[in-house]
Amino acid sequence: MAAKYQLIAGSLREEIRAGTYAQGDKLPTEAALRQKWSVAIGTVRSALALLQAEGLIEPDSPRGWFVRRIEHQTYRPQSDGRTLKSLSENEPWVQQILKEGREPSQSLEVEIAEPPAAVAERLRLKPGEQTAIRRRLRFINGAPVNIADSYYPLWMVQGTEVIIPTDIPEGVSRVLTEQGYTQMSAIDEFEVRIATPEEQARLNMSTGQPVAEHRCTTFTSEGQPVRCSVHVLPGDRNLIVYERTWDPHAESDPKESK
Amino acid sequence: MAAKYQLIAGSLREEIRAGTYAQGDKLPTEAALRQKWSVAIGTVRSALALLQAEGLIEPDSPRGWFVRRIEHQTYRPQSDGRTLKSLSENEPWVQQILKEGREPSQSLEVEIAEPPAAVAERLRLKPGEQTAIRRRLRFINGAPVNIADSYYPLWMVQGTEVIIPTDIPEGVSRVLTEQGYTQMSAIDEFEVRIATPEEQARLNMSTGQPVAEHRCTTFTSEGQPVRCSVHVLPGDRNLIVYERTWDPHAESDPKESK
DNA sequence: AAGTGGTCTAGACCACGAT
DNA sequence: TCGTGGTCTAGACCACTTA
Repeated sequence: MAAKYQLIAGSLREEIRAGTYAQGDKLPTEAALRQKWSVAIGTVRSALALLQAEGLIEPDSPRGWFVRRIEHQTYRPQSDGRTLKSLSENEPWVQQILKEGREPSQSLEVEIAEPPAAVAERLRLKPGEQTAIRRRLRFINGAPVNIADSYYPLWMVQGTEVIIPTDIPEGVSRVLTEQGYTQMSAIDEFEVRIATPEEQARLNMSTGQPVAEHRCTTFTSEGQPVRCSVHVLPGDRNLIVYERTWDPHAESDPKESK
Repeated sequence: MAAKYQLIAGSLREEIRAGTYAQGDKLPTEAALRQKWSVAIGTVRSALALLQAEGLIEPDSPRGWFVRRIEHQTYRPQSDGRTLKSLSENEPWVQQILKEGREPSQSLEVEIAEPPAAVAERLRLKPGEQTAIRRRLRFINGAPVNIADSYYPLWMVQGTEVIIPTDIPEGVSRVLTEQGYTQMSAIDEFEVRIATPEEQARLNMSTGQPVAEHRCTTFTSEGQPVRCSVHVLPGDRNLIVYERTWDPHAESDPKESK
């Protein structure tokens, strides 16, 4: 920890944690830091780059360096189906989170194409089989909050409203049920990684910032995959929340996992 | 995208995606890239720093730059209680994930102290109230995979095995049930962010890499918080998996969320 | 001993936004 | 016009690993 740039970064990090610089505040200019620490400009920039990589600050050239804001929207995979009100009613901090639920706007595009390999695998498609893709980009206050692309086996939705780029009353699930494919179960996967350059552009993120990629695959009671959704959630704008209950009549109690 | 360092980074990124350099492979040396592109060494380093921030490569001085490996362990919050076998039996890719479940080793420390503010809030503690903390660091093949710290209100576990730093047969939950606090429900929260310098050190991560912070709060049927666990999961080593089913007798069907 | 990345210097010119 | 960060140059010495 002897390197100068690390000392500078450590000092700034501490000042940010202590509140000397609050969210959205402007840091001293590079030239000011250079003078204060008597180092070359490159050294100051190494320090700032380190804090940027930690997600603490971001540049807004030519205005300067600023402490990043983080504002979490609640992301509730379970409310895809219904809301679990009973549980959360007890919890003020959950209530508060739920109240934030401003209604987002969104863009929608529909496309028919081969899905990525990960999606094809989950929908159990043969190589070359096509899917209907509904691509949504969700905004709150004009700022993109997440990407949500849903993939359906083409044979399942051919000739239905699903392949028309409009909102569907009561949702796509109603149409799928009418086709005889009622979704009865789902598997959610979350992968945590840095945003790709494409995602950075589409979601207006700064480089090096993390996202959660949420893949949700739904099934009929017979185990037929119906839909695979891929959601990309920027870490600084989303808080993922699940609620669970244990069946009082089950044979085993919840245990501390080993 | 005209900057030289971005062109160099783009070229390397493409080669990595195309498989020219596979996971674990060594990239050309900085000197070699400098010659190939006829730029100053600082420019090459900007390019490498960009790819490092994207999580694609990492330095292993003085050996060189290497394509990062990602190896996901499955992280299943629900198996805290029981396993949901029925659903996954249909899914080969889930089966495969489950099979990977090599038994991890772990370290355990117990401490009695005030919890962080976020935990105190979730356990509904008054300022100054203390908790029993069981800190675990989990390893697979000697490599740390995640941090798992569990907090219990001290009054609830005073005088029990919970405050002794040994593994507890059948888990802490058995003890809590004996004390009259059976956990019946839980709220899971996931926050996605860059690891702090402390976490980087504890989990042997490189700088700028993302983690999921999983906070799990459990409750009795009366809504009394029993435990709050904080898990820190490095993104490149964990894949979070949930399974859900919909009640066939419920009034509403799963819908595409708006 | 040779080669690697880690750190640092001391400049330079540029585009862009605010004034 | 001035100040800002963005990019780039052309070096330097260091610690460390491997041969």
